[in-house]
Amino acid sequence: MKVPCPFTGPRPYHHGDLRRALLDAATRILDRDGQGGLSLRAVAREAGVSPAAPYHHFKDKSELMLAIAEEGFGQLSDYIRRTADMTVMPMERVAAIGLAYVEFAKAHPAVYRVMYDCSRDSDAMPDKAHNAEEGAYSLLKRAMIDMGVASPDQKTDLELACIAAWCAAHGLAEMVGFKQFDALKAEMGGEKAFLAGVLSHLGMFGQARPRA
Amino acid sequence: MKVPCPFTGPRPYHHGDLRRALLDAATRILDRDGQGGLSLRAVAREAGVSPAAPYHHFKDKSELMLAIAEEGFGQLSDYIRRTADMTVMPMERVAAIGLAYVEFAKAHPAVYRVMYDCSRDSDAMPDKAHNAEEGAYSLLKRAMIDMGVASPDQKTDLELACIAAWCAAHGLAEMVGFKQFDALKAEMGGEKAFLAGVLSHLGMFGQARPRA
DNA sequence: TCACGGATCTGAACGGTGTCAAGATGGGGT
DNA sequence: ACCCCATCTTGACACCGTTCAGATCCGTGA
Repeated sequence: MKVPCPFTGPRPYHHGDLRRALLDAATRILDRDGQGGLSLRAVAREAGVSPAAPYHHFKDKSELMLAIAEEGFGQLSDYIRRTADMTVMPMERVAAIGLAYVEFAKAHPAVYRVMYDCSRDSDAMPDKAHNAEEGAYSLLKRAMIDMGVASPDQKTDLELACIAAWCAAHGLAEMVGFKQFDALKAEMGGEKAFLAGVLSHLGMFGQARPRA
Repeated sequence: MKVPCPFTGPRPYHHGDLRRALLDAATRILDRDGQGGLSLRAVAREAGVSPAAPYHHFKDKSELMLAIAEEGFGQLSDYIRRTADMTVMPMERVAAIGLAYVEFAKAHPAVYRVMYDCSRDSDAMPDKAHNAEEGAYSLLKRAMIDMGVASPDQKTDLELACIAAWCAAHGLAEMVGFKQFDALKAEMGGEKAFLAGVLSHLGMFGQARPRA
């Protein structure tokens, strides 16, 4: 399969890696126009291809979204892993993981929305995405154990604590962009301070401090 | 305007109170088919009226959804108010408010989703819905003050604590239905215990106890 | 080297959706 | 009694997801 050259006139009949191009186009559209602008036809248009072309790479529109979610969970997981690796103290590590989660959602709100929609009916989630999600979750769990929220042999309570952290992070991730908070953010001198302040009231995230 | 009688043959040309009927039809569809089934045409169909009829009562589809959100915030606000009135102890009251919030979202997930979508770009939110939202929020704030999380003169910190509670409740409300948690719920002997357990890890909701 | 099979892409079509303009209908104020 | 205008219908347009028959081209085997 030859690599298509953008200089030799029009795009060749066979694209080369349309699946990749479609995913890129989709995330571009999500970041630019939000979830409302994401239509299969728009993705095809953005990739410069006919409306039916995506069906040779994705069974459905929902399968495209699943693939987007998969990539999103991968990136989120990587970001959380890098963040966790950089932070030694357990308390700060939990807080840093929470902050990283929120930062990702703030940077790509529409992609995060797609990810959430997909993980809601987890039956359809592809294994790779599910594994990425699990990977991030296990990082959180490890940090929580190190922090001493619950001992590993109190399995139920530990699980509850992690779920609580996950829910709180999700809620904050979805609401951090609310315009209702703009005044308070300004008064506090920036979103970082605002985030740290909110997290400081959320149990396990108590050690959150704004970064330099 | 005569009250239409369902026995005198077909529906009269003029409906009587189509706006009301459309809102009822919409919430019925949301509870039955979820957010994906909510189309203007489906709402009109459910109300037994032509596809263009709704445009005489709502400028847009988005305005229909705003009206649904308005009603939803009203109901949620009422429910929280009744719950708060029934609970005297400040700590239990905060926990009860959180539980009520989550219960509402669990009972009408699709409606809650529409409410959230609307309050995200708050510019478009009609005053009535905004007031209902503010009403519920002020009940929370009052309970938090009574609880002693922050004194009323530390305005910023109080606000942060309330926002933290709101975010946590929102996150839990959206995730409580996740299938990923089914095993843990079963192990704990029901969703109530699960909810109480999660809330007990969330700072200000620490006093949450399952109800009788 | 060359023909062929199968993967990939196109074009046209179907039903569904939001939205609008023009016309039909009938209740309430003059 | 009449007419006005809010209400509802019909029909149309563009866009959407999806399917299918046909065009195109790549790798493979003879």
